[in-house]
Amino acid sequence: MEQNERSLEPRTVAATSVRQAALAAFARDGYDGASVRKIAGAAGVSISVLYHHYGNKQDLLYTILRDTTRDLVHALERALSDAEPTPTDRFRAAVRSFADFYASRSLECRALNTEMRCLTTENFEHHLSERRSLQHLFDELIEEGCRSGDFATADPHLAGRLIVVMCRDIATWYDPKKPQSREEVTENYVRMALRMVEAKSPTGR
Amino acid sequence: MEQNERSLEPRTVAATSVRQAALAAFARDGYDGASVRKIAGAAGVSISVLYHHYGNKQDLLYTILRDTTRDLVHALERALSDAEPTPTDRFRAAVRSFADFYASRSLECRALNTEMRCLTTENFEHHLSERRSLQHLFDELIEEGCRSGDFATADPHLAGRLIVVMCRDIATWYDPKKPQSREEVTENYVRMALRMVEAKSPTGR
DNA sequence: GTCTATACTAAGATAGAC
DNA sequence: GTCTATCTTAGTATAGAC
Repeated sequence: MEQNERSLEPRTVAATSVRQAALAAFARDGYDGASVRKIAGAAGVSISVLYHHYGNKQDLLYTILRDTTRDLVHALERALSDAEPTPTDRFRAAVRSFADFYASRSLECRALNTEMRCLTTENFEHHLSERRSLQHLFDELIEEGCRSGDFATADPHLAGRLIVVMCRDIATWYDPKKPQSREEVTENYVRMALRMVEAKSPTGR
Repeated sequence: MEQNERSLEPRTVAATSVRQAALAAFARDGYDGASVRKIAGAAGVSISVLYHHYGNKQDLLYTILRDTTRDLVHALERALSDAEPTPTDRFRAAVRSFADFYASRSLECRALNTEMRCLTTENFEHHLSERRSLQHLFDELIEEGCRSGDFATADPHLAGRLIVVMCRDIATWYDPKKPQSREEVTENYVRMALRMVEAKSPTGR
């Protein structure tokens, strides 16, 4: 928790493999269902090595979820700053980036979706506020479109919530190994999102 | 597993309070995060009493999820058989019933959403097939509407999946104690679902 | 059908040598 | 920085008396 920014990435191969093994275990068995012993075993290191790199099991979860959230926010910010400044384009860029993140990093996002509640109170609150500001961002984008007349939905808040929810769901089923391309998936989601806000000219002007 | 139909409902007050306490614990802490000790404590009975009524912890989860799924399916069947036989009416009735179930029994549905994976292989497979047939039912209703020309969506399968996903999500936030009425929530979801399948005359023919 | 007591296992975490 | 050995707690589940 007192780590500086530079220490966000694991620096040794042992730390990296522990982290990957923990992620796989959390995503598959859940935080409480995964054991430190098995994580160490899967990573090919002893329990001592695990505890050398991460203070405890909770640290491992916290680190993974924190970095995932950070990357998600960064991806969204980048997408928005690259987008044309019209409401429709900004909205489309946000949904595309959001959906793509849940597909491209489905394992981490699956953990994010389901294991957030296993964070200690303080870590949990922090994550909840990140989540709320992400939701708020989508709500704002939609309201912006409603004000400008590009969107016509009568319930921007519901649309915002449901768009976030449906993107999160991608992590539960998307398998990078399967044929369906990420671009195809995300474009379908963008189309559906535009429909949900009742965009006037879905093709974008 | 060999219980007959009549034994689906717990018959003693002890069994009932154990079941309620287990449900609350599973929904709050997850299956692996909840302990038999605490469940028994919350139910106000000893561990022995718990084990007298339920063979083990897994039984408790299985029973809760099985009964919830059974009720969900029954509610849906009833809604469909009561609906006018037009595609739009049938679809609307299904979404309304589905959404309403996730709101009215949010605690059980929360457990259903997140703790399914903690079922043993056999129980899990059974639940998965129930889930798939529910999904299939929605897909069918949408395709029916597309064939009749009532719906215009180009991707019925995506719409079906997302409608199911968004209804499931209700269980994660709906609080029966809060002011927003269930009818209001479900009607909003029905409206959104009609938009997602691109229903021609959302007001119903 | 409920109690007390306890068996047994696995969990998270640490100590201290090298 | 890694190892072996171990501490401590908590978990699920059972035995056997009443």
